[in-house]
Amino acid sequence: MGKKPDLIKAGIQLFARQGYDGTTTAQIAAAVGVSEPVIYYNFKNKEALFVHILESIFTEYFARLDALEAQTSTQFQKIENLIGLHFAFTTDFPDETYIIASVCPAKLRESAHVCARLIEEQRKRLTIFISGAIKAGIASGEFFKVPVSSTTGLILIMVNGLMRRRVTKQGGIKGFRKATIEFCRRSLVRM
Amino acid sequence: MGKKPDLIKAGIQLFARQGYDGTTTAQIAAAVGVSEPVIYYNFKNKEALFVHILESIFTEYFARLDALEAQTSTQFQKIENLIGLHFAFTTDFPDETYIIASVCPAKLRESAHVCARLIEEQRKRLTIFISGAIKAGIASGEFFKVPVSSTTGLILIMVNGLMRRRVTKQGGIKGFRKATIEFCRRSLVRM
Amino acid sequence: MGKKPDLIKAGIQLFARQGYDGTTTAQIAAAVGVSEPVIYYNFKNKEALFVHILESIFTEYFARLDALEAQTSTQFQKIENLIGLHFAFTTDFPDETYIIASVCPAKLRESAHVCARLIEEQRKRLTIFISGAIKAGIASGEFFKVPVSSTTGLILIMVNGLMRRRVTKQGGIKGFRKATIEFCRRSLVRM
Amino acid sequence: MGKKPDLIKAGIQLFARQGYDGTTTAQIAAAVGVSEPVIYYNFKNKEALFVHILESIFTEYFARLDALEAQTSTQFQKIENLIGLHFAFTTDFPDETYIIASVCPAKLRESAHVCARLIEEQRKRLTIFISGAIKAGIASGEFFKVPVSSTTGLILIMVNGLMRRRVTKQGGIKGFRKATIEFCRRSLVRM
DNA sequence: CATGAATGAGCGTTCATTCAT
DNA sequence: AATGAATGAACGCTCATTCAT
Repeated sequence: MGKKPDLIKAGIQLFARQGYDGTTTAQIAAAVGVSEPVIYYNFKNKEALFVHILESIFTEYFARLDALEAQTSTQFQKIENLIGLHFAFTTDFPDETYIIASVCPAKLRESAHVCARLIEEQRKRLTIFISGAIKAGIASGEFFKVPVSSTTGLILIMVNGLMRRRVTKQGGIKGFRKATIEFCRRSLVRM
Repeated sequence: MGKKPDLIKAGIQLFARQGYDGTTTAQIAAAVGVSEPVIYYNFKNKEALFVHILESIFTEYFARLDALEAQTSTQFQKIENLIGLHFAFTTDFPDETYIIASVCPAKLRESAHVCARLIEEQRKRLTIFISGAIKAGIASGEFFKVPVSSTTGLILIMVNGLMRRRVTKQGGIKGFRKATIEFCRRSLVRM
Repeated sequence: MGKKPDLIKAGIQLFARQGYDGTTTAQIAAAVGVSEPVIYYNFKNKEALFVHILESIFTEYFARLDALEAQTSTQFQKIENLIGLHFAFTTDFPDETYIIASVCPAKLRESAHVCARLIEEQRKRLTIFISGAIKAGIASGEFFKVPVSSTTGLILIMVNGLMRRRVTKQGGIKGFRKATIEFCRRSLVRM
Repeated sequence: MGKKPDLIKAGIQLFARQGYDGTTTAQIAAAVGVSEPVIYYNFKNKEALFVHILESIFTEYFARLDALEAQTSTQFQKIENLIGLHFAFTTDFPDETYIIASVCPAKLRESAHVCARLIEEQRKRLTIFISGAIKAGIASGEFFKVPVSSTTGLILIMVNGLMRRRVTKQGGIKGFRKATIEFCRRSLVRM
């Protein structure tokens, strides 16, 4: 049945822990218990393995993002859901989250590359989602009259920052999630 | 009088653009217009050059942080100053900011290493600064009764996120700074 | 009935175009539309496939050479026939001709190897054929008194050169054949 | 002073004996008694070393060809000089001759490549030289009315064939040279 | 101070070949 | 008779680092 899934799993762990450049194909093969050429039997090269991993993580991530787009009673519910989603994703896939948030090396970030496009797509989707909610919230009087673009950027930064945190078992993630949501609520929602 | 400053300058530019692993000693030497051994005359090795850069950036950064500790009329003024500091630092030293926020590779992050200690020190100082302000603000009735640790963590994430942003000329940094401060003010300060 | 003939056909094309070292077993298998192990089911290894090809080409080549040995009215007729044979062979089997003339790699040319023996046999047969004709032609007064060994060597070189030429559609092969024969005739035959 | 000349010398020997693909960078380094990276300190890569060798051989070869272009009393003298040149070159630089005549591998022969251009330039120069002499010889009545293009092609093949011969100490090169020249003279020159 | 020249170690990758199924 | 999956061995090449000059 092939070692492809094992290679992906090992790749995720190692890339997350050591970065792209810091991880060798020999390490990946050793982690799976096979010889190096097995990687090249399943993927074109090291970069292709990384891209495959990145793509499959973003596929799952985007799927969750899509599942969010449904109707909500309030606009802040959307923001809340978005923050909740990122906490959940970080908890469910800690290594994966860290990879899409932090690992992609400079050389794979050149604008033409898949990596750059995926990251850009994430940024665009989040921007649309957040700024949509903010605009609607302002229009309906649910939100304060905050500057849309800057506030969107700030929430984007927060959300990305949440993903970049290595998951720390310490300190109660639940409490952190709630605090984050309430922090934003007070900032956005008129009472 | 030696090429040390040039090496540091070139190192900052290249490390910021290409990452640590993605930057070769040959590139650094070429950028300065000298031969590679010049690097080893001035630094023990590539890692030492990187560490030197990191340390000098953090020296400047910590100096600014220290200059902040002075008395302020309100607690939120402290938070505001902190956010202002990071916007200023990012504007004044874009490459340097990106380096301390994003470049340090996994292998230099092992807990015993200077890099890890510097990053940890930054985290600690910021945590003390932020949580101090929050606690005092709550005690004095200036702030809402927010959970101290979680809120501190969130502001830490925001501040780090601001540093990780590649400086984007677009969109008015001033407006962004103001929006960030107001966002936090509404969340923290009782009116 | 097996894919052996297909493998041979594909091998001939690829070896002729890319050389022995430049052709991979994967390419050969892909050209036939089978998996690589099929090669090893039909041949001991890559070298055996190449040797098989070489042998079968030389079998055809030697057969034509044997068919030439019949009586001719003049000695030059023999030379003419020999040249004609090589033009015909090149036209009929362009890839095959190029392989036996140019492809055999250095490592298969060590004297003990089949390849070396086949090439040596070709050289010997041609030498015997040509020098026989020259000697007889001189003896009968049909030819000038040319030095036998050197002239044989030269005609050998010409004949080999003809085979090494990649078949060029351009320029009329017929005219070239005739010119070659006449060139030799004027050099050899007393009028 | 660097090992560049040694690398070139070793490269010539090894490429001539084992072909391009059959020669490893490790062998070249070992032949010189240095480590492999020395090759990459002096040349961009293996191919660049080969190209450098090819170019310098052709430089010498073309220089000799240019020295030939001077006036001669007869047209056949030109042909004779050309043949003489190739015998001399083969004797002076046996490995080099074999390299430019036989070693360039298929993958470096794609039309855009330096190798292809050098070989093509050789072909063109020789064609111009030979066909010029033949045309002039025919016009002046010195030569028979041979077909120019075909006869040029044939002499080209002969000359190339002479270069491709591995230098065989056996058999008297002097005699061979003379026989070759006389063979052509009888074919071309009216008496 | 600075460099030309060199190297050990390792990396990503390819390829002919094998073997269980 | 054929294949998916795997591997040992090697190859071209890069990089941080050293050392004699």
